[in-house]
Order: sequence, then structure tokens, then C-alpha cells
Amino acid sequence: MKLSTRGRYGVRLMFDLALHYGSGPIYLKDIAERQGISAKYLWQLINPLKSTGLVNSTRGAHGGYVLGKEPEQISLKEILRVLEGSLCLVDCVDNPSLCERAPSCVSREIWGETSKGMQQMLENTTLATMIIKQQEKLQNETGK
Amino acid sequence: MKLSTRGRYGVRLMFDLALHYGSGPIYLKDIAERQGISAKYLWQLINPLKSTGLVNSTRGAHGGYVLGKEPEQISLKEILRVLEGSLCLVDCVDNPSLCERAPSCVSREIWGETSKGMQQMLENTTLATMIIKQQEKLQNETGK
DNA sequence: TATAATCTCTACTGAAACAGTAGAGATAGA
DNA sequence: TCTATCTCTACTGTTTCAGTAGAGATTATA
Repeated sequence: MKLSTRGRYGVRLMFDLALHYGSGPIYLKDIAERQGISAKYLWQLINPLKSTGLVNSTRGAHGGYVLGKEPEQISLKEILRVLEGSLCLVDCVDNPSLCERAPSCVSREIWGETSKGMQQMLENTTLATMIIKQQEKLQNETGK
Repeated sequence: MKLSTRGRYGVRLMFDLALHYGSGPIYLKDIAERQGISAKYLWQLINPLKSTGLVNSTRGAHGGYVLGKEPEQISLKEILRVLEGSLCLVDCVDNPSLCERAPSCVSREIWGETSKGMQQMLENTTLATMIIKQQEKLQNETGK
């Protein structure tokens, strides 16, 4: 029940873009350096994010990436949905035909409720939420 | 971010024991047949559950397994903890030394909060909760 | 006391997913 | 034209998943 690197790196990638929101296109290479993640691998993550409109890109020299929407409008649920696929803990929740026991299965109901709760939490958290947390962290540092 | 068969089967296994709670030892073979899961594989799940006291066993002919506590006292969190290991979405939450960025990492905080929320839901759900849901389901069936 | 039914334990294995890397091509600013 | 960037396809070693196989230990009961 672990998040894969796709989801984890993807969120850091988007958060990095959010921190530079409004400063024009950001090089993938720079994000890769800041985050300590291979640029090649990051491209595999940013590519589907671009396909779904969460990110826009400019090609050629001085190209780069920008968020497709404002940080307040991008939830972690959206990001993870693209990079991790379904956010259900168990496949039969969304796809009952996978198991003939589905209609009468109590554990399936439980997994459905738990998944729903988790999705709710992820939907309520946006890139803007993360920026605020970051600022609070920095203030606590300085306050010490 | 999927639950593995260990967690899924394990919960069904424990729920099966809960439904037969008070009827003496239950054969693993019978559980396997009812749940449609290989008995060999089920043993690999029930074995650690026994080690942690969630299940007790009787050896020899007419042996079998019983819950180690009452269904109200066994939460899904306990079961999954044994079968899936840590219930954190990301390892660095419990183990900051895994990543040097941990102290300043905002996404790590997010994963910590999300994991905590999920754990809370799983802790609030016990085998008794599942039995009640089962009964409600049966009543709705009959009511139709 | 023999037997059969059960739990116990260790080891092995094929398939899939994970976490990348490699290398060539397309685009655009200077 | 050159160079820095994005774009795309393909490949690969490692790890985890989801079991299976087979031998051994224990105990009720005939």
C-alpha cells in the first residue's frame, strides 16, 4: 500500500512548478537538479501531466514547463490520478465485474469507503496548500 | 497504491473466523473453500497473524483456528499492519533517515497526514463492524 | 497403536511491476 | 547555423507479488 516514485516525484515536480508559478517556463533540467531526480525520468512523469492539461510546455531553446492552472486549482488527487492510475485501494471497487463475489462482499464495501475517504483528503489538498505549509515551515525556522 | 492480496485475503480470512466466532476451531481448509483461496497461501497469511496473537490455533486432528480476541477488539488496522507491514503511504514518514530532504520536505508532511487519516479509518473499523454490515446487507436482500 | 486429518515450516518459481537508462529526433531562440 | 531545450520509443536489471511443492510435527479416534 505504498505510493510509487511516480506519485511521489510527480507531486514534488508539480510543487516545484507551483513555487515558480508566474516566472515563465521552467526547465525540466533545473527541476531535476533541485529535486535530485533524473531529468529523463521526470519527463516520463511530466508527459502525461501535460497530456491531461495540468502542465503546459514550450518547445525549443528557452522552452520549459508551466502549470496549466493556478496552484489553488490543482489538487493532489488530480496529480496522483494521472500518475498512479485509479486511486482505489482495491480494483473491484470501481470494477465489480472483476470478482463474482463483489455484490455480496462486505470487505469490498470497506475498501470502497476507505478509498473514498483517502480521495477526499487528497482532493482537499492543493498545490496552494503545500505552498502555505512551506511558508509556515520557513517562518518556524526563522522564529527559532 | 493498491492493497496486495495479502491484505485483502487476510481481512476476508479474519472476517470468516469472526463469523464463526464461538464455534470452536475452524479448519483452514474450510475457510479456503468458502473464500476461494488456496489453503497453502492462506497459511502464509494466518501464520504471522498467529504470531502476533490475533489468531490462536489447535494442532492435530480436529484442530483449527480461532480469533485471539473478540471481533470488536480486532481492527483492520491491526490485521493490515501484520500482513502489509507499515501502513504509511511513503517510507520516509516513519523513517526520516531514508531521505536527507525529510526535515524540510513539505510533501512528506502531506503523506504523513494522509497516512494518518487512513490509519484512523482502518482503526475505527473492526471485524464486528463488518459483521453488522453483513447483517444489514442480508436484511436489505430479504426486504426486496 | 495405527491412521488420518490437521497444523507447521522451508524453499522454490514464473510473472508482473518498478525504477529507471539510452539514444535518436523535433523545435526554436540567438 | 548552432545549441539548448522538449519529444518519443525502446530497452533493461531488480524487486515484489502471488502463489506452489513437498516434507515434517501433532493429536483425536478407531
